[in-house]
Amino acid sequence: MLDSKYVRTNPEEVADKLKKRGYTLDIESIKALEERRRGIQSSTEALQQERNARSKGIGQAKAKGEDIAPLLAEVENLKAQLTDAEAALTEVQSELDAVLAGVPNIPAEEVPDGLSEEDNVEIRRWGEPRAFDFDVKDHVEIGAQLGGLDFEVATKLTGARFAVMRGDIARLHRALIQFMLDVHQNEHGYEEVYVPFIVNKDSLYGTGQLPKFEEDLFKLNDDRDFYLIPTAEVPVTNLLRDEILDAKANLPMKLVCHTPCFRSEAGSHGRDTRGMIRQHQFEKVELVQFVRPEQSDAALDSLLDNAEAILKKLELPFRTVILCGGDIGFSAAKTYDIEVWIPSQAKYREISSCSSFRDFQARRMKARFRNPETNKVELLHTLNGSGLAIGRTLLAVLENYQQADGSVKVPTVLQPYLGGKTQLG
RNA sequence: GGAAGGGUGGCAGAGUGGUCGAAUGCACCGGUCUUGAAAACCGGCGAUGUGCGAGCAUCCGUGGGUUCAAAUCCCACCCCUUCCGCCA
Repeated sequence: MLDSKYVRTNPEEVADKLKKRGYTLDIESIKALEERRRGIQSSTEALQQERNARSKGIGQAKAKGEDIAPLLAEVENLKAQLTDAEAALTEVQSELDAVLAGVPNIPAEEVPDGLSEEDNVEIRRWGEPRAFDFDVKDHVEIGAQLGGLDFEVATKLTGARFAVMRGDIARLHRALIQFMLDVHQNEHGYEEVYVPFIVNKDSLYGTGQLPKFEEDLFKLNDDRDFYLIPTAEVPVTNLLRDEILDAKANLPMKLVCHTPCFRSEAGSHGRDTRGMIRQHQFEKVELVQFVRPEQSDAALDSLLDNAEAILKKLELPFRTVILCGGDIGFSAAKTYDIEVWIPSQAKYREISSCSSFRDFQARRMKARFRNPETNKVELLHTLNGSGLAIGRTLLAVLENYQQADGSVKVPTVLQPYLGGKTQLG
């Protein structure tokens, strides 16, 4: 959420900055609501002040043993007025909150203009896509040939967009998870955390999935309003919801977390229907950082480095793009996508998305710290990024490491996790 | 699932319906002392909203209710602890 004071004192400026996203801020309705709020709030507070003063007077009179009956008569209709005023205030405030809760984050200065994926700007490439001297297969074919990657049986078990892995492929999948967790802990200074895969509405509101994007989520049939997590970002970031870290807290706080992710993919019908690019359930190793505001730009760069490091170690070619205004997510101020080379598509495809949310999520969550210099409470900045999406990494390994005979070499760094195996099949 | 107790400031922990936004301790910030640090002592120190500001308002798990007045009384819900039962 944006700072409401900033939005209502500079609505034109905010609207202008949001244009980069292709978002139109309804300045007029915000101004009108704000004006109503101001009036109702001040009259309500005046009534409250009077009630408080009178009540105090009654208490004092009573303590002195005076007759309070006339005083009671004076306040008779105050109560009804207050009830009405408070109800009106609650209503206008929740209307205003609802409007503000639906306004996306302001893109960072350096975010390029543009309204779609086409306008994202490549900032670097690493590695050289391999030249194959045979016809490349896609991971579905490779998996079928090796045995152990089965989409059809998953359809029987559940439906479309699920996979079953067995044997070496299941083990390779698990190896990727262990490998990434180890690297981020041992080399990048993240602390591992394990969290619930089911969260409540408050958590989803905190990170910005609710109220606007409910259709992307799997909701449990349970009267407690529980949802399956779409990413570890939700539980991990919400660890600090409603918290004030004390002055000596050691920031930045860097956490790494492996979870499954569940996405309804509503609105993606027909897209990436083959293989494991786009599944309802996939594993992901997520990096989350909580930092002091002045550190957040540097933190995003380092988080991006940490994610790229995994691809470098796996020797998978990739490119990194900065998303344009029209393509960044609702809560993000700035996002880099890392795209890995997919031989069967002869394209780079997203494998990680690293974002800075600045204080947008922190404000929704009330995630704060006490600044030791000023001794004042300030909002933290939050960041996160995939480090990496496991299903897509598995896919990339299978395709990039495939051999003419249908076998697949095991990347050097993963061999220890596979009992020393150097190839599958 | 049954029984009992409890949710109060960054933490711990008081609080007969009426100057209680809340004692006290710890932590934190400033200072005195000290070569320096520690200790000791003195002072300060909740959050949010609103206003230039003095201030005013709101907040004691959440939501309702009673009352002129609620941290305090009533109801519902959530969560925690202990005991019993069940259980991976």
